[in-house]
Amino acid sequence: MIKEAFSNKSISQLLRNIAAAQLLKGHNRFRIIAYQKAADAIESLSRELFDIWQEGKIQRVPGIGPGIGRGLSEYFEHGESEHFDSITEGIPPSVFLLMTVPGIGPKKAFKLVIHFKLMNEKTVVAELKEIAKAGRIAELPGFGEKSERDILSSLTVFERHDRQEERMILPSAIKIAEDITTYMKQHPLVNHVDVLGSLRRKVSTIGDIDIAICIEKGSDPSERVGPFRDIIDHFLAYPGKRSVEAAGDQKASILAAGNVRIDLRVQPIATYGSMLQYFTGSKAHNIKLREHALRKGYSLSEHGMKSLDPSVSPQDDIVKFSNEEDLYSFLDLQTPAPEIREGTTEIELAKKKKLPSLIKLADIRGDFHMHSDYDLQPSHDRGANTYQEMMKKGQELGYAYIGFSEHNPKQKGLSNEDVIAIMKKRKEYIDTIFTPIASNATSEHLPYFIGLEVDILPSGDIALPMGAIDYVDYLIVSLHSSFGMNMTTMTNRVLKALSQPKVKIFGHPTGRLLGKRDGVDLDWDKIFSYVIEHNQALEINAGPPRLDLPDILVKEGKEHGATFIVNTDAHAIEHMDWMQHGVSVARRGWLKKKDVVNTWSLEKVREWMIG
DNA sequence: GCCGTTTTCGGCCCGACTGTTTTCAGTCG
Repeated sequence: MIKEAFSNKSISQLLRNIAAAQLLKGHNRFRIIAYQKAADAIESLSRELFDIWQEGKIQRVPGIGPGIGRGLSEYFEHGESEHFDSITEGIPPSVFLLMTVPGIGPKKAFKLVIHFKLMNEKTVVAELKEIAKAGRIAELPGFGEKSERDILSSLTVFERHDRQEERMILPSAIKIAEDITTYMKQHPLVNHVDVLGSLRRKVSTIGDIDIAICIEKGSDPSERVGPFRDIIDHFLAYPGKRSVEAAGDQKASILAAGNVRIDLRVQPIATYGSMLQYFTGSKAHNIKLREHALRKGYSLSEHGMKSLDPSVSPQDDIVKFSNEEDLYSFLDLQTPAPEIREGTTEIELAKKKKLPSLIKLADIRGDFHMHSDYDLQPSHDRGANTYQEMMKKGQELGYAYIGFSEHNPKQKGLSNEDVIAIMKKRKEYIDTIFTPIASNATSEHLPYFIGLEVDILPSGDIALPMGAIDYVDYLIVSLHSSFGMNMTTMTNRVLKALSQPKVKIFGHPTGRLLGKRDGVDLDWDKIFSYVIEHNQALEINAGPPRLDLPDILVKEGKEHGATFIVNTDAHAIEHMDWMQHGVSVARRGWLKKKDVVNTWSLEKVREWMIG
């Protein structure tokens, strides 16, 4: 595990601080932007910058050139950089802390810190609160009473949250978005409502919710104000609203329960394609797209495209797009799926018309990680439904096959012989209620596989006696305990488990629980190489609290050539509907149908399982 | 300080909202 100060998050924060320092010192504006861009790039890297630096490839990261590259090398080598330090020299650290409070940027932070002599970063927030309460901020030039109140409330929220980024898991965000969507549709002027931003890109955790409203009227700017204002007012009257953050004629933001920020924008039909594109983001994607447009001689905004050549069209004449495809094709680009609009290489590939055709939910033909209520004295929680109920649900989902995988029998109180007997009995039971796959393809149930999810013990052994594997077709091995090991030990532990016979799937590989527990430290290069060599699959666990592997590691694994399997880890038949979330992760990892085992034909899956 | 489908020099994404201002700077997404 690399030092915290060298993590991508810390490095990008360092570069942002340097950018702010330059802003305060009046340096060249584009040099400032360069540092911010480098920070953005590092934040969205799929690997640790430190590792990339160790390989001597730091300047291959887009946004990092000779200057910043040299500073970072110095920093990684010595723990500090004279060059960086000389830029931030004279700026109290409390400025950088205060900047992270919403509504306070570098300039306001600097003014406040200098004027009130708030040099201690540990006490700056508390001290400034007292100053605001005493009414002294309003006396500063450039600040007024309203700013003072806003700063006080921002500081209060900031203190409470203790700088913790509050992000929701996908289904919570979907629920909130559905409520507000239903509400907005009640307004007669609303043509349709779209949920955009990170929700549309299917990011695993969601910060805020972005809603776009399309209305029939308003194509002519003169008829805009009335209807737009009506929609905004309707939005501001949303019953779930806690407070209004901002409200103008075209956009507004509110905070709903749990301090969830909801941003809304309104556009007429004629320019709605631009709106969809812009508001879907990501920010990095939009910047790259606009740079591409500039090179083609157009300035792109959420309202349309302006030619930069005055002879081509009059100044205010903009090309409008009612849908996204027209917009991208106007720029001679393929339309990238929202899930991959992260500003990595998608625009480059869209230019060459070489975007991959991503896996779809409809490609999925089975689920190999499901827990029934069958009592094999399991080590963890049993499921809620019978094998028959799960089979029926699989049929309803249109699957071609299915795999059962309860947790292994508990270790305490059972001898190896007991466990083997339990496993034998389970197989006989399943084979009694269903006809074995080999004998009858036209029976009323799906072909099935008998699997088991087995704990990886701290030693790397698996929690199943060898004699028991005669009664399964495949094993999923998963980490359920001792998450705190160092990378080397943990990697060896996992590799040892993967080397056991019949192990085909590495279940929820990082063990993360979104917002609750970070994933384990593994040497992913080694894991990827191992599973590729041994014809095993990395699970993309579609359970919303997990979504594990994370999309970034899926993409990295795919680049290595790994194979994946998307499973729901259902503990009840309703959970089998989670598959869509796993497919979203797969798409964000740029997977095609062929990369995912449970899109394959029954024959191919069978071959994979035996081979 | 970075970067290249016209460029190794001369550009750099774009607009909305807010508060404190008499025309704009700061902040945000």
